[in-house]
Amino acid sequence: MSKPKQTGNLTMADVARLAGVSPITVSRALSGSSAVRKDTRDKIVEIAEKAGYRFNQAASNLRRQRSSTIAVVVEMTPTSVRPMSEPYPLALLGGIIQELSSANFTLSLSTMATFTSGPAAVDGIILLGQGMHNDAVADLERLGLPLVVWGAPRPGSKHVVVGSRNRDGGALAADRLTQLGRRRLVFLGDTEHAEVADRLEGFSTRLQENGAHLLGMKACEFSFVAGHDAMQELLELHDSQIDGVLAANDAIAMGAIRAIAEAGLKIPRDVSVIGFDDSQSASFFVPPLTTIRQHWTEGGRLLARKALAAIQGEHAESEEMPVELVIRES
Amino acid sequence: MSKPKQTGNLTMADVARLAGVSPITVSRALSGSSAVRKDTRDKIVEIAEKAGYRFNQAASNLRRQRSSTIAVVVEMTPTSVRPMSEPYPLALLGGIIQELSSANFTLSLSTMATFTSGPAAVDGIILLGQGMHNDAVADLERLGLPLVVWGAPRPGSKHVVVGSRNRDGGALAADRLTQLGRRRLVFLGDTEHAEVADRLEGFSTRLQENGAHLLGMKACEFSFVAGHDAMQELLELHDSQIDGVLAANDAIAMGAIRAIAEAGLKIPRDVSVIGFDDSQSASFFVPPLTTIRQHWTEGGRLLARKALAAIQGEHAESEEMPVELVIRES
DNA sequence: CCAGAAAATGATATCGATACCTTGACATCG
DNA sequence: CGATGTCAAGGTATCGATATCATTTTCTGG
Repeated sequence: MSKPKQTGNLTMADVARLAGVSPITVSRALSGSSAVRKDTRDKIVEIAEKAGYRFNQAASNLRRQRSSTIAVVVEMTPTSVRPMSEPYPLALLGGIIQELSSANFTLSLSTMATFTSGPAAVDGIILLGQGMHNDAVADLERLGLPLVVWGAPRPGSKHVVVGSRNRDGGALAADRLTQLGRRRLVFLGDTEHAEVADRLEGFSTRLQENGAHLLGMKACEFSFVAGHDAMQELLELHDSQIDGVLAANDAIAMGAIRAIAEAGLKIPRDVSVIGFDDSQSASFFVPPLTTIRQHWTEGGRLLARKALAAIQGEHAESEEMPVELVIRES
Repeated sequence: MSKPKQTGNLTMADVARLAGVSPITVSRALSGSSAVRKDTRDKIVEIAEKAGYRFNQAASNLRRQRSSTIAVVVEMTPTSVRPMSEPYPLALLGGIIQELSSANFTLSLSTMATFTSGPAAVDGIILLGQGMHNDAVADLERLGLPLVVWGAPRPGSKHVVVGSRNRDGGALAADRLTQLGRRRLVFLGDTEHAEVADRLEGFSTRLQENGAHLLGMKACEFSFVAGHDAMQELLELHDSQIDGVLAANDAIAMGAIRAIAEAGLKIPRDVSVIGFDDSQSASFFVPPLTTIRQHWTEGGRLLARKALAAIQGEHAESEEMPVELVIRES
């Protein structure tokens, strides 16, 4: 209101004049360089503050040939039928923001479509979801920027991958189900997704070790409806012999539970169902869903740290995060 | 692999040399200016492409004194107890991205904390959630940038607000509940949130018009547990006389339903419950939740369009989006 | 008290696109 | 046929921070 809109902002040169030093000293002082004596530094910082100096990121970017920005690319184009919210939760983004922010980096959010149509100037890329067949990854790798992917490590890929121990998740589910005495099990999820493939692999391997049997599986999308329909098919196919289910995520699991109930079976009396993710709604679904929890925020942090390291030219290794079995009543 | 990493990229000057024109002509040609003859323009574009020229956004930003970037600030700091995912869904972000991308703008995502600690250079701000007491808004307004807020319009605020017709939502719920014969109603939600306050206002006003009565209300957070506990209190307080509930969002509504069931009452026989948002889990909750749907993606689009307009110096008006009653079984 | 090392500061050029102001070429008109 | 107008294109300066190398000041020990 009363404050006049500044036509042109102060530059470091202006601050330098005010402080009686050279512009470069201002630059060093404001970036906290130890090459400037502490008292000079403090004086400059104070003067800059008082004068209302505002750092010009664009000029810095140009000179340093860096944008201090990381693109976070979400694999899917958001549409009404497949909102951007699935399957990666905002918590992952939250973790990334935390870490980038403390490194003074900025997060530029885009979808695969918007990013490849006009790749913004960024120093590195974090891809959430490697997609089917790794095609998204291939497109991004071509850009020659540091690339960190949330997903499942695949032999022969050059980029860094961070993800949950999906095999462990599958194995935990297998252990739980077999401990409950379940022996005729099925899996719901689309193994074109590398993460899902790993979950299945861990699941079926451990089942065999435990003397149980994977009756079958059915590919399906990450949704309640898809889970419901897939389960229905499997129930018919196997004449309701199924006594345990692992789903690739919680929505699928809930859909499956619905289908099982509709078939006249009781959960958990007749069939046990385990989901994946521990999403918000898992705990208050009826029945409360037993599921494999992923540590999203921590995963986001890790993604960001790896990306930053790669940008600094440091070597970054792929890494897998532990998962946890959350036992509820399904 | 076989492609050598370019040490320095080509500049417009390089392209100009190749094309036998001046740098400024290249600039104009590549930005599609009509001041360049079509054949020259095409030739330049082709040469640039062939030579592998890459536009330098930082230089452009510096010269034009604009970043072509909009900050999307989410109100709350993500923590483990309050993940960033609530209450604003990714669909809102998806809509924003779509619109920004087609205007060649970039989306810089941050939380209130990270943004105010190091405000990136942006041309405008979209704030998701005006927070309690509008304090977040006040902080951002101080920056003097175009500001568009998702929330509820408040008299006397200078910035543009886009949001759902929350009063209509409340009224729709009131109509539905009274049509069902409900007369003793309560509201669950924290009216410190302007949007929630509007929902309550629309609700109670319409109730009176319909000859029903707002028995009471209880402030609570946007979570299942909070909704459960709040409902429990209200049930005790009103000696289970309540026959209808409007909740400020779906999670609260589900918590309330749980509490009602625990009190030995049947839904929808004894009590009707309506949620808000039509979140993913609303449709497959048991019972499937009747709720007020918000059009998130469209809202995101609108937010972005308003912000872009404001940046162009055009006048932008606040606007409210229609909501819809989704009738299910609660 | 001074040589020499170390620390602090400065002058200058530069990153690459583009705004501003011209200039040149050609057409149109009285 | 000269004058005026229109369109296409170019020269130059500039946005503001900072790398590089040079220089001055401060400190240390003998």
